[in-house]
Amino acid sequence: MAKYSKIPEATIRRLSNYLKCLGDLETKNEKVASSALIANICNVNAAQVRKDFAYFGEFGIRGMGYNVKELKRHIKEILGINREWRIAVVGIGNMGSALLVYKDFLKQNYKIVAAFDVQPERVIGHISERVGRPVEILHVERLKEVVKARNIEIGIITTPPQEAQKVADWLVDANIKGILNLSPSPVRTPEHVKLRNLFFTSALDNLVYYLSN
Amino acid sequence: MAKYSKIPEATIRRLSNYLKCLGDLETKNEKVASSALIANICNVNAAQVRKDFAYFGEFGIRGMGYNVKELKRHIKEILGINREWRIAVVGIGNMGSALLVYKDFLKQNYKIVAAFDVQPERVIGHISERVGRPVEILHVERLKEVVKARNIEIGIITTPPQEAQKVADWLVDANIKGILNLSPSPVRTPEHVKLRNLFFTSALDNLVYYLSN
DNA sequence: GCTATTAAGAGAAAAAATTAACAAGCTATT
DNA sequence: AATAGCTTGTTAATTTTTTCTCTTAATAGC
Repeated sequence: MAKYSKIPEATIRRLSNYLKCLGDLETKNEKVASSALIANICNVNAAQVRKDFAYFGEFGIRGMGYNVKELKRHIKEILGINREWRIAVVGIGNMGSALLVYKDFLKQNYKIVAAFDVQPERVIGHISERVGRPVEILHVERLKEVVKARNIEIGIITTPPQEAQKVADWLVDANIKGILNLSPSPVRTPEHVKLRNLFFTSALDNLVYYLSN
Repeated sequence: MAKYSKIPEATIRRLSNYLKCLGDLETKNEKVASSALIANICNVNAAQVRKDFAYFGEFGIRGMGYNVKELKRHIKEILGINREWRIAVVGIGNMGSALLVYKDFLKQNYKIVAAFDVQPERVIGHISERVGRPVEILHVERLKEVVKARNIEIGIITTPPQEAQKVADWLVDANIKGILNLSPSPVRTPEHVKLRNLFFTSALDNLVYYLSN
């Protein structure tokens, strides 16, 4: 690992993608996969795949390929998702509710251990209607207290846009380590709190650009 | 525009981001913005901002900066969102419901004109409870017919993962032009149907990597 | 056990993207 | 009308990322 000083951001994005594809391969009971196969599934170059892995170690067997299960484990370790990450969701509208019952999180060791809203009582019927309430909805004024008590490291913002920055500030104040903002309004955090904004419209913008050009 | 033969994919991603930030500036009633200001807000280099725009034309005034409104218009035109894009959402669970009432789409000229589910009757109460039903939920067997009748160009998949590929195939069969897959399972489409997979866990994976390293 | 085949890993080369530097152009002021 | 002060657009330099080529290692068949 001392061999490489800096790992491309794009490599990290691809690792996450490889992981998903390997999950699919595992489902299909494939034991080994060559870089060429992975490349094909993920729409990248085979040399790219090998190089991406090479940043972190030697995970393959020459002449054979990569052991799917083992490679998954390695990637999870690289990404840091080989342990549980405790998450709070703030803003339990439709989007927040969707996350609370989102099974895929668990596969990746993400666990939603708290949910907040300005009107907890409003929410209850809404969620439980279809899936049962997976976690109690708390009033957002308890945010700081509960983040600490439950060792929460990541906050997901699913409020309306006009509340997003305020909630981000609260999360920062609660000593959260990272924030994923799913509201359509970009938020800012101080240097020490990692942030990802994920906008649906951006994904559509991108799609539409390539549809138009 | 003949000056540049190929535009970086990253530039397109950033354009979408600039657009969001410009929207914010507009809200704050800022009339002009320098590349340095935009760069600061979007966490990129000022030269990058200017270069990104330069691929497509000269939108600024030397000594002054960029007119916010005008620049927004230009970017929208570049991305192809200066006209209405008609969208179908397939799978009206929590996530699908969230999209149906997602106000931000309209700002970007995205209009959801159809919604499909395997059990339309199951859905009705679920959505209308909080926002009123914005669009009738149809049985998914009517997909092809309705996509054609309503001139739908984009499909968004919000089904459970095990249905995602099947729905993608249906959308392709219905002559859809582009697909945004929000289900956690990657899908594939033929060359001529543009595809974007958007995974929540990938955003978290990325966040967690930088939290861990 | 040897050989042919396959596929990873390493390093070099090529391509692409970002950043820096600067000339050109606009505005305001005197 | 000339000049000073900014900020863009552009070219050049640098850095980063991707791709190619070649070497090495493992496996399977004979």
